[in-house]
Amino acid sequence: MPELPEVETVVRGLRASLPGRIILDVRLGKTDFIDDPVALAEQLPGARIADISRLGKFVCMELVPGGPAASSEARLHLIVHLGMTGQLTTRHPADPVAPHTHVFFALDDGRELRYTDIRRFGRILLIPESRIAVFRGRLGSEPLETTLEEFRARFGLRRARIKALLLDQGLLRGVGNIYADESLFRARIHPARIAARLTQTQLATLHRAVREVLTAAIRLRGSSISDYVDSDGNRGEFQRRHRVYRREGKPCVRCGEKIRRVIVAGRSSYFCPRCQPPPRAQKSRHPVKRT
DNA sequence: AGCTCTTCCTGAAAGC
DNA sequence: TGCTTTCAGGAAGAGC
Repeated sequence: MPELPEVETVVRGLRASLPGRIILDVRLGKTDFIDDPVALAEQLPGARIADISRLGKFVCMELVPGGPAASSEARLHLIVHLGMTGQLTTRHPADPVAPHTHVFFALDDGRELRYTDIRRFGRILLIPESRIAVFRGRLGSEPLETTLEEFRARFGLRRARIKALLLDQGLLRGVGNIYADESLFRARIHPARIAARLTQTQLATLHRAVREVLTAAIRLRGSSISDYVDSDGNRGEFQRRHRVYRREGKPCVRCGEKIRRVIVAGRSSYFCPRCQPPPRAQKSRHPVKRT
């Protein structure tokens, strides 16, 4: 599932060949995951792709409108979220079309940019320049650019479980279930720990672990569990380095204890019960009788 | 207010 | 063996 490292890999691939290209035509299949499919079909043909960047888990394509009256039009931002199973690939029109491919952008160099998404948990939005600041403002800080002080300020006072907070895109943008679990394992912090009860040292260790895990995953071009591929259709390699994610019952690489799975914040959470001790039982008005 | 749970979707895998 | 159920999960929205 595409999280920050996977989206970064896709963006790097697209950035290598798409800037400068002009979108000639848009063809749509199912559109229930597109905010305004009519706007896509009407406004994109003739537009030039100026730049491609990543914002958390979003792919952001900056477009300069073409066609009549283009000079007076402000830039557009084509925003793509890959959801669970989204794929953004460049192909040739003669290449076989993967099932569940719902968007085709014909380019002026004869290629096609295609969006494929089996479960359609992804999203596509077209945002005018005037509203892009509001969109960005809803997202938290970029994990690889967050200082320790900022990290402590965002997490240290919160009463929620640390796993839920790591997944909150309004706090930190780009971390999903895989990298939350892998980061918590490296920092030796149980996913159900209350953030405000972590020590300053634990917050510092977690801050470093998040950055190390994401950097290592980018280097290996992301994790391919089921559907993820980059813009050329190639799988990533980081799934081989997962130490806890989807390793329930297998031995911990550090201590040999069996990895366990619990649900935290509605998500499967994998951890080592010895390396990541659970939160202390809360003080209760009905204490358990000891024998 | 701030959190947790449910919902959307499809296909793979587990269960009976 | 073959059908049914469960599970995966990002993020919006409901509920507590």
